Amino acid sequence: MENDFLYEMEYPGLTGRLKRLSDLFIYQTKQFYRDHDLDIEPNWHPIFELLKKHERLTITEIATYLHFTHPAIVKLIDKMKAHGYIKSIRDKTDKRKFQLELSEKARSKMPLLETYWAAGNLALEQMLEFDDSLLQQMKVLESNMSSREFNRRMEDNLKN
Amino acid sequence: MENDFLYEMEYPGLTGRLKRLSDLFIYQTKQFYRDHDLDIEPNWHPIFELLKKHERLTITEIATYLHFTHPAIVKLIDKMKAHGYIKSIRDKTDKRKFQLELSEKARSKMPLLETYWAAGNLALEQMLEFDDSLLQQMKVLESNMSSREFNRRMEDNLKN
DNA sequence: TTAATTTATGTAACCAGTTACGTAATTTGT
DNA sequence: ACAAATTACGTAACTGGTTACATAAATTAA
Repeated sequence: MENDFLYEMEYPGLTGRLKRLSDLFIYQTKQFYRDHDLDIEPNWHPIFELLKKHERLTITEIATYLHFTHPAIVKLIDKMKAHGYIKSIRDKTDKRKFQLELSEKARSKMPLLETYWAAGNLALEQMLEFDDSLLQQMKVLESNMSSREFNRRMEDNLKN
Repeated sequence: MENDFLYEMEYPGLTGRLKRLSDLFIYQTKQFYRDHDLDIEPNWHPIFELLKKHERLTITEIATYLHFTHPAIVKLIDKMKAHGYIKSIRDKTDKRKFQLELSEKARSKMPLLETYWAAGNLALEQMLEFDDSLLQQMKVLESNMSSREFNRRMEDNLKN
């Protein structure tokens, strides 16, 4: 973190730092999985959780829950299928849809995977010193950003 | 922000949220530039600032300052050159290097660009309510993450 | 009932970054 | 002085997401 020019900058620095932080989490989580010979990837985790909770979902439903575009989910699910974690059943009443659910392999592996995910959750809480104010502040920022408040404010500020 | 599954998840949710927040900043900044017919991109901003401060730098120096890989900087600089913002002079004493500096066009446009960047900086400060505790907490998280503390803690937690 | 619209999925091309690799120029060690 | 190692840059192929477009199925409206 020494000699890091992004600290010297303000909002464009923050943008880069957010992405970098996200990348660091992904990178170290990947490493963690690799070290323990788990054939899963960090971005599959939300899908596991979603299908655990909802039993069966379509591509579009998953995309909506996770706020990704549907082509992104198509690719993810293809990969999870290739590893045998997803069972996909063509919908009887609407033949455009595929109902996706966790495979037997996925369900039997879940208890093991959950111990790793729990270790990750705890690690994060420890690093944040069990203080959720960062998450709270991010929430404020996120809801401002998602309503294009940032853009509006930039325009306003420019006029002065 | 309603119906957002990433809120229901803990650390893997945070990872996704960080990236999403970063993307929102980039997206709205791009829009802002487009609305004002500025032919620049958000990720050029740090390079402008860097070359303003340091006058002339090489590809590798820029990559080091910004913590990007050098191929990323090659591509960025190529694009900025194509738009006439960068002048590149082969180093006399070390012919592998190119000394990069802001072009005349860049220098004459800087005062204008800075008004837009200032509007952005202020917008961020407003959204954070002039409270830098988010940035402080990110700093803590970043320095923990960059020393692979997260990975170490996950391993420790797993053993219990 | 068919024509028009909408929805669900798939696919191709792109984007901004990465890793891996190649090559030319420089520096180091003997 | 020259062989070996290192450095600076370039390029290709990959990654994980996007937008734009195509197509098949379902729904709505005349």
